[in-house]
Amino acid sequence: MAKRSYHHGDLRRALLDATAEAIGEAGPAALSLRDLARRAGVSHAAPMHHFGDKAGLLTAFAAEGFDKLSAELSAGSGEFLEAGVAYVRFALAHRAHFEVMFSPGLYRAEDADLAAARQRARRALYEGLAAMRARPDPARPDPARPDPARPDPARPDPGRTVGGSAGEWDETRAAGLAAWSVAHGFATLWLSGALPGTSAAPEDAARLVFARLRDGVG
Amino acid sequence: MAKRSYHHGDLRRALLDATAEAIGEAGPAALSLRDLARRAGVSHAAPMHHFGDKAGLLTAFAAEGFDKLSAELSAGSGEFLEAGVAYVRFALAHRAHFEVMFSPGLYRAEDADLAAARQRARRALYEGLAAMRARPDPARPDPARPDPARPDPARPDPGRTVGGSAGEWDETRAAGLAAWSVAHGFATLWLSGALPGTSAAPEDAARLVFARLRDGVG
DNA sequence: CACTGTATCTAGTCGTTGACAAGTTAGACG
DNA sequence: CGTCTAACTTGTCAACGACTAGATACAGTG
Repeated sequence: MAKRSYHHGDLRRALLDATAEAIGEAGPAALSLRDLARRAGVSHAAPMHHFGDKAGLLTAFAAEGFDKLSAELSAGSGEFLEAGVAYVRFALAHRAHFEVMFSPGLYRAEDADLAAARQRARRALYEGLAAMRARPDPARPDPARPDPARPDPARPDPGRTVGGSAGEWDETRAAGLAAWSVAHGFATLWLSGALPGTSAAPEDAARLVFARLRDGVG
Repeated sequence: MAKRSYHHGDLRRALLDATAEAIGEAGPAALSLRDLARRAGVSHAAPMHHFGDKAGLLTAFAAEGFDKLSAELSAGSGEFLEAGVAYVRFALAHRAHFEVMFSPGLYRAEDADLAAARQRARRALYEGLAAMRARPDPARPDPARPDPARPDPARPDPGRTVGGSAGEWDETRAAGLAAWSVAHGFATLWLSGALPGTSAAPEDAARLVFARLRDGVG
């Protein structure tokens, strides 16, 4: 606590917080361990004791991000559209974490703690996405099916395997991946400033985009 | 051409090529101007003459990427699903360009040449995506509409404005953004290695994912 | 309280990098 | 042939990541 003492108290925590702050100001590329040390008021080599090297710091930072994401997804309603919005909200609110999490070149992707955190986040994510098939939005009328006897070839039954590898590319999985792709793509494009002239609130825009995925654009 | 002469011949081109190579090996974060100079066989300060600084090099590199993307999108069939696949194919085939293009912190986003190239790419992209409404895939049976008199409230007519700002968030735009988000998100997730155990070919997987968007997942 | 072990942090150093300044060379043009 | 200019080199500096060795504070143990 007391910054003047030889021991910082919780330097590890302070460095992770400083990391988020520094990345938020100038992006991950401009991140400097020595700058973090200055922010925390310690010597330039202090960070290395806790994280080994820069990649170690970012590995811990990414793991923290995956845990934050898990928490925010689990706190949601579990409804499909809201799960996607929560994903986008996380990316915007924790931009620094989000950017590092999906830049594996910056950290050690094979780290055990990180892999576990990522696994937890993926589980939480797919729980929210699985809801899109099991329980459709009750406010939305059931889409008319053409004919049960002659099913639409473009919409096979869930569970039907499409790809070559057995069981890998069933329709549920493809739908989940599509949902994740929309959420991730929208968040990434928004963060990168690639969307021109979008003055609307990102969450509202995201909701419209997710509705397109739910109902189809064809 | 002759590497032994004082003048390189086309150092600018050689440096851009070396940039793609270096980023392909170790990622954008590890890129070093001095390493590029070594690859091109010139002195360590030679690159700065052509690009000013590191951001200048990456600005030119990103602009080159947007032009490549425009070319590949324009060469496609113009059909919705194939446009998305082309986008993914570009991201995987020109990974270095793609990563830099959507990391605005690495270059000068306000550069005039770059902005023009990005604009061209966006135009080419939206041309491919606009096809999804104008001419649906002829191989796909028309989806049954519930009742023309009582239209599905979740699928308003194209052109209807949803957001607050007038004309900004009509349905066509939302659908285009959804398509771009899917393509971009899928490519990004694939490149970041976030998709576990996907041994299938990325283009085939992308096709399945785009089909989910076209038909809806609800 | 004194002793000791250990985690935490400091201080110093090395090779590398991005950026800048000043000088040198090659090629074009009159 | 002379001059001008773009292209490139050499030299330098501060900052960075990484490493080493040493100093300091804290927790037990007796």
